[in-house]
Amino acid sequence: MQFQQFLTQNTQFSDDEITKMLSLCMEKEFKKGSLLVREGDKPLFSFFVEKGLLKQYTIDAKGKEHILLFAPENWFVSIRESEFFNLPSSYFIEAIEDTVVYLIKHQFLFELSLKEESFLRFNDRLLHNHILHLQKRITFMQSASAEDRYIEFINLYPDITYRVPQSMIASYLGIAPESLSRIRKELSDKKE
Amino acid sequence: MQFQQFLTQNTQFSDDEITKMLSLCMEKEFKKGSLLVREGDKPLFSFFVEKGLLKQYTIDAKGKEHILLFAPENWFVSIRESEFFNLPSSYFIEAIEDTVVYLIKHQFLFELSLKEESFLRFNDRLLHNHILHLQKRITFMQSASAEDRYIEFINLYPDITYRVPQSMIASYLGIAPESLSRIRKELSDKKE
DNA sequence: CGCCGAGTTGAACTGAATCAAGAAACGTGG
DNA sequence: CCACGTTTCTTGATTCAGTTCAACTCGGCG
Repeated sequence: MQFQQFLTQNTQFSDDEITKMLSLCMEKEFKKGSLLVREGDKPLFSFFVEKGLLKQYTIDAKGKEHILLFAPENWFVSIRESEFFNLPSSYFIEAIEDTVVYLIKHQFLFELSLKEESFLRFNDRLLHNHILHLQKRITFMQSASAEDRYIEFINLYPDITYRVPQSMIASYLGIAPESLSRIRKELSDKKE
Repeated sequence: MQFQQFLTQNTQFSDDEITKMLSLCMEKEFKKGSLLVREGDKPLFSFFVEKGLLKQYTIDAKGKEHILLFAPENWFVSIRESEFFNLPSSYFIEAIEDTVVYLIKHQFLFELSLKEESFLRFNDRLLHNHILHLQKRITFMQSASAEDRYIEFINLYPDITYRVPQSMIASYLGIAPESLSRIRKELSDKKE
């Protein structure tokens, strides 16, 4: 029921209208480790995470995984190249925990924006916020050491830090798992 | 007159309507080296580059410059944290060449979206495209060597490559200018 | 002509990657 | 609830890409 709550809080729609909208979406559960989207797919839906945790990632030529995004509760994940440009996904989306998502047809948010100014504004904010977030991450990768990036990560996502294996955080930060292990050791040594 | 052309191509508005819109914007010229936005400012406008070249960048604690974006002709640049969240800019925007821009009030694009569905769709596409672009850059910084990132840069922006000093490309890529110099040397050695 | 900023080159250094081996933690089935 | 196998994390030794600092070259511009 979280998506309902989310819409109630962020739009002016009546409860009836929201119920009608939700009937157009579908709830679905994915077991830990299962794939929601594979590279090359053209998914028809975006996802709103009700419960659980997803990761969006690519696999490079050497077979290494690079995590672009963790999506915990109340996050949207979508494959924008498919949604807007009808291109095959360059990403995988996988459930890190047992996860319940709402499947949202791509048209859905767009049509909402047309009908309702407040939603257009809200949706715009989401997008801009997302861009800000990506920009910060780029600047950080340009300028900060692996240690600083890790510290930043814990501050931004204290919750995710202990929900995912350490090696995934390393992948998100763009460093080797062994390096992260050493960084953590140094940090705990400093405290004592 | 490029902004006019840009609107003609990307919306269904009549020439009259476009002329009316443009009268709400202002054209302005900035000399090479001058600042359009400073860190801490809350700019009232976004920019559409008619002619010339801008860079958007931050300066870190050690005084080092990190370039987030080059904006040549037909690009938009905006400080999203000010536009949407009324926060002071964390970026500078500076003219790398003598540059002519259209100043666009923040409300402008938003109101266009309300009035005209095709523009909403177009604007959405711009935003999503931008996000895709930032995502690719992040993945690339996670996985690719300095050399590979440079090669990618030349392919993506052959034009910009020879319009800006080499040290700025290094800053964009997140590497030291000396390193870029060496990379270029290696690449030209390989060719022979 | 001489200066000045941009680029190059060299040598030493360092943060992080890699490879390899072992320790801990985890969960799954008996 | 224990035992086993798997996955995750740690640790060490080595290598390497990229940084730093400093000196030098080059091309343009006043």
